[in-house]
Amino acid sequence: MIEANLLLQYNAEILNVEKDTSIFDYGSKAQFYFQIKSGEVKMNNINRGGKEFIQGIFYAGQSFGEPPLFVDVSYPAGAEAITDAEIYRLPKSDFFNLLQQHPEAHFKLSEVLASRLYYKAIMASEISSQDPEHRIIRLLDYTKKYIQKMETYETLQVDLTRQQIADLTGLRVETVIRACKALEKMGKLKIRKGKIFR
Amino acid sequence: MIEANLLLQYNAEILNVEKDTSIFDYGSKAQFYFQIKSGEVKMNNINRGGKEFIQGIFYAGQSFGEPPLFVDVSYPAGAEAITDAEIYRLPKSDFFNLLQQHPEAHFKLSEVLASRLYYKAIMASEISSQDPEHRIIRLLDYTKKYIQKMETYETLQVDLTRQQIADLTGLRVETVIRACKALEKMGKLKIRKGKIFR
DNA sequence: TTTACTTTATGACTTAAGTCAGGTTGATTT
DNA sequence: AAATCAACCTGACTTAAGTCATAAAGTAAA
Repeated sequence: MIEANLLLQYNAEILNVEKDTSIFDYGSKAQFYFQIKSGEVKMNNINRGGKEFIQGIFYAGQSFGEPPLFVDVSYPAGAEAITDAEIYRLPKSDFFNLLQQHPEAHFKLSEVLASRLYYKAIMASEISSQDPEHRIIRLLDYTKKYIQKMETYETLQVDLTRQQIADLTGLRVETVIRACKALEKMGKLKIRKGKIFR
Repeated sequence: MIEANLLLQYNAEILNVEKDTSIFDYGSKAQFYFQIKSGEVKMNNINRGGKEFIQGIFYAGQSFGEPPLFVDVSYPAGAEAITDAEIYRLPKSDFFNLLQQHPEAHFKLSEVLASRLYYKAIMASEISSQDPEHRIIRLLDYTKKYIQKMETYETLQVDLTRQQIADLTGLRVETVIRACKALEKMGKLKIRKGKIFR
């Protein structure tokens, strides 16, 4: 997360994006640094078969889609607003000027990339381990700790739908629903009115 | 990849690591920056059930295990030499001094993190898509393009064993073997004396 | 060139997650 | 309080990948 003032100083525009609108497409070239002012954004893939895989969901203050600015590859996933959103958009060259002239911002960015890699490493290992319950718990605990920054003893009300959990873990809705029920029976989470608490 | 001279100048030691020796363990704290001088290293997880998941295999010139230097988390996977190896090891504080005093090295590192994220994004989407053949092809093509830096028309002799491919894609050896046979029939790769060519 | 060992290969069987179809609950609007 | 819609839930059935057991190549060393 880079300070708003700094972004604006380096030519950032503010984009108003409506819910369910694409911000960039899978396979396109990266030309901007994006950071969310308000709203929520997801990055996703749709595989041949129509199934969605959500690479990540991003919230106010977070940036997304930076890697292809650094390496010459096209976007490995598309980005789409999942609520109405305001988004800072900084041209690539201005972004690099900013990083060069503000090393502390560059270090902040490294933290962001590093923590994203941490998430991917956990989920990769988890997804491969073939245990729906475990995958879901890991996702929830990650969300609780690193996204919501909550302590273990606090109770998180999960705002993800079963479908989103499925798309984040590579499972099907029905499997997620059944796994959540099983987890509830095991006492690992609570379900009240369909909402999950962990 | 940071220049050897620079590393040494900032207090790097050279570690001699024997094949199959651990370099750091899952769950431990990151205290060093590691870069391979010679040999090969893998980062992996062993899940309850004994199955291995390989996060990545790293070759001479590459660094590994950097993310936990930037964020306060423990290693999400262990590192182990898969051949005898020489490894530069730079204490965390020296590493940060280096980055601060050599912004171009910091930019290089961002490229590394970015390309690693790119790989993880591809494999995450691929692993979730549930199609062994596709997962394997993606892995091979990634290796060919980004690790071996080969052109499409050239033929790569894959040096990964079926077991390694399985552990990188979250499949079982038998499944990989069968999928490779199927891919050969489809003309997507060649197998000669057990070795895969793509 | 035998031995030993690792890697690849194949068949038979099992099982867990996917698929499909339909039903229920909960939230929102009129 | 209907009506509507999205999200959640459930059961029956299918299937693709996992499991297990065993064999055949391939490689390296004695």
